[in-house]
Amino acid sequence: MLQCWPEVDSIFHALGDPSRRAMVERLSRGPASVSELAAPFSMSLAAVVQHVKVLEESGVITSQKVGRVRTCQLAPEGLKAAENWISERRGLWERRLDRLGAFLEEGEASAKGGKGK
Amino acid sequence: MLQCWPEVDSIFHALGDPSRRAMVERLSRGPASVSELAAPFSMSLAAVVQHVKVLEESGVITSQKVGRVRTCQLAPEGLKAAENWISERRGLWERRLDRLGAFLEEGEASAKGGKGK
DNA sequence: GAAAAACTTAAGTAGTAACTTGACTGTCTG
DNA sequence: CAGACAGTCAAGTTACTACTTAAGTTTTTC
Repeated sequence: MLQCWPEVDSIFHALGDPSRRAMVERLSRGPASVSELAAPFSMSLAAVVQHVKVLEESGVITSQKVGRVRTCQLAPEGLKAAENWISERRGLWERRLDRLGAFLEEGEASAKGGKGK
Repeated sequence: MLQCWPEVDSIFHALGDPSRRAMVERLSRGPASVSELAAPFSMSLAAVVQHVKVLEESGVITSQKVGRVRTCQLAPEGLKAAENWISERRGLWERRLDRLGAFLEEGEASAKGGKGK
C-alpha cells in the first residue's frame, strides 16, 4: 500500500508553484472557468492556460469545455494522493519517535530498578 | 484556523523536487547524516547540502551538527502543515460535492412527487 | 601534527519552467 | 454576418534552480 504512485511526482510538482496553489485554493470553493481563474492574476490568459494544463495532467483538477468556455474543478483523488504520501512518511517517523520515547522511559525505569551506575 | 501559514509556500516548494522528496522518504525511516542522505544519489555532496538547506529552511526537517557530522531528522509539524493545507482544500470541495448530491436527490424526489415537467 | 573525513561556502553553468507576444480557432450576440 | 469572447497554439525570452567544481573549515584518526 506504500510504494508506487507514478503520479505523485507530477502532483507535487504541480503544487510546488504558488500560482497553481492559488488556483487550487480558488477551485476548492467551487468550479471556475479559465478566465475566472485568471482574474486574480496579473499574468496573461495563455500563462493561466498552461498552469491549468499542468494541474490537469497531474490529476489535481479536471476540466471540460462546453461551448467556448472551459470549466475546471478539483479532483479530490489527486489531492488525496499527495496527502497520503505526506501522512505516510510522517506516520512512519512519528511511530518511530513513539517507540523511542517508550524505550527511553523503560530504560529510565530499569535504571531506577537497577539503581544504575 | 484556515488562512495564514507563511511557511506553506516554502514547504511545497521544498517537496516539489524529487530528490528532496526521496530524502524525506529516507528520513521517515530514521535520522541520517548528510553523507548518508547523499549515498543513493549520483550528485555531489555539495548539491545534497543545498537540498538539506532548502528542506531545513522550509521546516520540513531539522538538523544538528555534533563534531563534524550533521544529523538530519524529519520535523513532523512541517509535513503536517502541508498535509493540512491539502486536506482543508479537499475538504471544502468534497463537502460542496456532498451538498450538491443531496440537493440533486431532493430535486429528484420532488420531481417524482410533482410528476415533473 | 599530518592526513583524512565530513561538511561548508562561493562562484559559475546548464537546463528547465514560467511567462510573453502574436496569430489563430471556435462560439456566441446583436 | 460582423464583432466580441473565451480559449488555444507556437515561438521566443527571461528567470530561476539544480548541479558542478574548487577552495576553504573543523573535527577526528593515526
